[in-house]
Amino acid sequence: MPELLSTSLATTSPEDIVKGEGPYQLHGLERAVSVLEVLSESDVPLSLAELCQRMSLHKSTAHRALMVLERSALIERTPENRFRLGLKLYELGNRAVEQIDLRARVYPFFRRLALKVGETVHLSVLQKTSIVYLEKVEPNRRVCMSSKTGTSNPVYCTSMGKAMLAFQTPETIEQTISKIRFVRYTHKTICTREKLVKSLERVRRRGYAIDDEEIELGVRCIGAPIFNENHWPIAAVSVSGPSSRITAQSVPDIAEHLLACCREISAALGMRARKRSHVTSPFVRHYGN
Amino acid sequence: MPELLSTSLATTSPEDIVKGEGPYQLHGLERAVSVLEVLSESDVPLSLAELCQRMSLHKSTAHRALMVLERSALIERTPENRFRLGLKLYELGNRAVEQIDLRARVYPFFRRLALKVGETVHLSVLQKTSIVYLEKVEPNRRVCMSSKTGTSNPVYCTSMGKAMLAFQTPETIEQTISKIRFVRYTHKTICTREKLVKSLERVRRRGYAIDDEEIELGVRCIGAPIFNENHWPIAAVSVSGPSSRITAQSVPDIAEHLLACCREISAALGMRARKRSHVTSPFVRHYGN
DNA sequence: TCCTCCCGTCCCGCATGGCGGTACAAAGGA
DNA sequence: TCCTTTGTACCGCCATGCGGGACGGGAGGA
Repeated sequence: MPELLSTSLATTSPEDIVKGEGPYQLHGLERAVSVLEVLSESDVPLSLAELCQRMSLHKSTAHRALMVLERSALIERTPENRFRLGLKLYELGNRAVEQIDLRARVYPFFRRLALKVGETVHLSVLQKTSIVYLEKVEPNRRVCMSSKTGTSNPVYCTSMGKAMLAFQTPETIEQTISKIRFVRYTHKTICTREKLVKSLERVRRRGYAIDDEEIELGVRCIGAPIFNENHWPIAAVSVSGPSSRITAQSVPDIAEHLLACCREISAALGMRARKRSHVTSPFVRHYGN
Repeated sequence: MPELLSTSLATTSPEDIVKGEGPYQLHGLERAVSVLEVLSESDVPLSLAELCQRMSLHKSTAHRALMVLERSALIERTPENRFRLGLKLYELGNRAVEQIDLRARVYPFFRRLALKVGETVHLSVLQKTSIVYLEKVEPNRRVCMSSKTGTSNPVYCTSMGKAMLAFQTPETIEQTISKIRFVRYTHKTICTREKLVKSLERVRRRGYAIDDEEIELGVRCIGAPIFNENHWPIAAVSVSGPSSRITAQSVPDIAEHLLACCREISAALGMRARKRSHVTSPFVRHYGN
């Protein structure tokens, strides 16, 4: 039985970061982030020389950046002087999702949905032109976490991506789409701006999005957004499964469950518009003190 | 029933990063890392002004840094112009542990140990003067992942920290200890360099370390290191439980199981000394392509 | 409604940080 | 053994990014 998850493709989407864009520039920092990305894409630790080559950097520049990054524990070096991502990133990353704290709040609804529809359910948020997976529940397993949460996929070929994008403001949609670099994953992948815009219209009409084998053949997903009170799509939930089970006939039924779940979640999050400076953000959980 | 985990205390240890140390300086980058840390420590998103205040930075400097960090998705801003950690960190962080890939390899042994001793078992690695939790198994639950993995604790008051530290080279030990800033968590916390050194000697003699309510009253832990072939302690495993169950009588028995487990793991990792450039590091799992 | 305060954004000139050329050391292969 | 390759260290010059400050807009208060 094949892995039925759209997460099984791409991991990082470096196109999210457009270097040199915007008036504010800090070359050192941007270079450092690039280093992190290059290291992230590599499956083996890289030496100074290899990094220089891949990034076309001068030795001393790269060396300096590496030393600082290492001091900050954002990268670490192996005994043979190669570099890989550091565990401080793990710490910071976990802190990041704790701060958002969608996972814990959403989980109960989530689990119920997975049992009801009998398919894998995902939670994700939008990040530039990608979606980042926060949670996954499989109906048959007891275990909640998958090793693949934390990865990302492009916005234009996932149901959750389209679901979130569709309900942004027109300007935001415009901006986001203009940054997308379309890549064809299957023959069904949406590869032009026009088709994507059309697709988003359909999403708005229906209230949910479909990924019809657009990122992986044999996998269909149905995704719907979670809104905060200002009707801002802050996250999305999807149901994914093999095309044999998620068919034209079954979609409306599944979508109904999905939409009900998303409405419940949106309501449960009960987000009030924040008022003044020291009010705790409803996104943020207090913990630890 | 109280939370019996030493992970329930401190999260980030900012003392790990000693600013301005070392000859290589990239102020912009170091400032950026500090921003990430300040954001990490805050439970609510911070405004530009608040950040300036906490870091005693000038408005424009902080503003510039924030813009670049936001472009890189290392931070994100809320609709009300406050900043929090970005999900790119989550992505990178997950990638970091995937690259180390200790978790997956260690898990089976791990699980067995938890069942045998009937207590919570942790896996962690050393990072400067902290340990970072990678995995946790509780004997009674089916679920493997805890929400608290990814957090860290000081090296000097955890069994795993002492276990890993004790088997470093004398110079490394010296260096690490010199960077520690001792904080008293309980009346049993080791708070001086001398006591720590003594404690480490005992660890070396016994092969395992004990945290005797040094970070939280009522909690005892026994920790032992995992070695690679060069006898380098790359990680540690611990058994933790209430002081009522982990007593002077039961410690040797538990420690025996623990040490056996660690030996198994060390052997199973089967790390050969790497030889040349393009050999895949045994630490690193190939995946995705 | 106006005024006031505060906060985020933007601009600009100066000096300093950090770029990159280079030299050196160390390790490994031939 | 030499020679290549890779990491570390130093240094002078120039562009970069720092910080002062101006501007605009939003939120309260009177």
